[in-house]
Formats: sequence, C-alpha cells, structure tokens
Amino acid sequence: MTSHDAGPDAIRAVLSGDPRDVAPHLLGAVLSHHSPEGTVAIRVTEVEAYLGPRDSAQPDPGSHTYGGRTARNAPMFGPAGHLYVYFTYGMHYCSNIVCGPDGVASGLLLRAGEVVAGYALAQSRRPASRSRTDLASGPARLASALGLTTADSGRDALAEPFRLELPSAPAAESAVANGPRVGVAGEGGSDSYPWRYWLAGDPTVSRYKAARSRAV
DNA sequence: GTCGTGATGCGCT
DNA sequence: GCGCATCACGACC
Repeated sequence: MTSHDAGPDAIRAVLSGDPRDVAPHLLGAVLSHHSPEGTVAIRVTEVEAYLGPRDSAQPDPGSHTYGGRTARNAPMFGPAGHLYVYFTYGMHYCSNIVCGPDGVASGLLLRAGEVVAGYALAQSRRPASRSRTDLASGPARLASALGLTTADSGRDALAEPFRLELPSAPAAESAVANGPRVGVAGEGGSDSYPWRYWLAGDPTVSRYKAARSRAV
C-alpha cells in the first residue's frame, strides 16, 4: 500500500533526513520510470546508506563523495529526491536516491527490488534473467530493469518521467534487517558500517557477498 | 547448491 | 595507470 495523497513536497521532506533514518521509508516504496518503450515500476526491497565527504559532519570512507565534490558525484550534493547514477566495472549502472538537505551529500543506493509493473519490458532489458525474482535483485540489475543510465543522473525522481510513491508508513523495525554494505572494502572493518537495509525474508533481496578485504 | 574469474571503461590520483 | 558501491557463466560439490 502506498500513500497517493503525499505530494512531492511531503516526500522530499521525508527524504531530506539522514539516509539511515530514511531507509525504512524507502523500503517498500515504488519507483516508476516512463520511457518511449513503456513503463517499469519497481518496489524497493534493499538499500544501502552512504554519507558525506571527509570534511562533513558525517564522513564515510566508502562513499563516492568522500574525496569531495566532482562532476560525477555532484547530484549527491543537491536536493533530496534526485537520482545519482554512475557507471562502474565498464558495463554496469547503479542508482541512488539522494537524501539529506540541499548541500549535504548523502544518499541511498538502490540495491534490489521487485518488478511490479512492466514485467515484459524489464525482462527484455535483462535477457539473462531466469526468474521474476532476479530481474532486479542487485543494484546493476535494478538500474538495468528500470532503463537507467548516467543520462538520468541528477534528474528528479519525483517528477516526470519518474514517479516515487512511499509506503503510507515506514517499514516496521521488526521487518527490516541490516548488515554490512556489499563490495565496500577498506572501511576499517566492514562491520563498522552496517548500513545495508533490506526487507527481511523478501525473495528479491540480492544474495549477500561480503566485501573482499583489500589488504593481507 | 557454492566458488572463482573474466569482461570492460570511466573517474580519479 | 589503477581500482572499482557488479554480473554472468563455467567448474565443481
């Protein structure tokens, strides 16, 4: 169930908080993307929080913004509710919802979700997908299913061609599990940043892989 | 089922 | 030049 009465201003106000507090509001939220090919909508089931640069009140060595503002990560410094999409490993896109007040570089990486509309289009964008549950069970899979690229980075997820509906109430604490972020090493121990949140027991959550250690 | 590894290109030091 | 907020596939249990 989603709140149809909450307008963009109300949603943006929720997203303007600390991403670790925003997470239960985004779990269960539905992000839609309209394109000439059609519409795909995804119900978010797993996110990861990333905080600000080194000189901020809440530094995060694992964040793309840790080294300061660059042309690529600029959207993270902007107002909440916008998208930050980046390209990695030479072939994959990953997407974040920017959080925090304007000027604070924090956000939530969309790690996994369930396709709830536009199933056929999502499948055509992800031919390797073998089941409904793995269509968006990973950050690059989710971005691919939605048809997101770096061209969408900086765009407002609360305005056309996007739409974001938050659940009418944040996910109950008992329904949310958390643990170390995935693929982020060199944080002085991955347990130091248990900022990955997912809906406990949801079949679309990405398979856990511990960050491989950088040294030793 | 799990594990290891190659693909592939951009952003940043 | 190096290192990735990853995925898919093949070997093996």
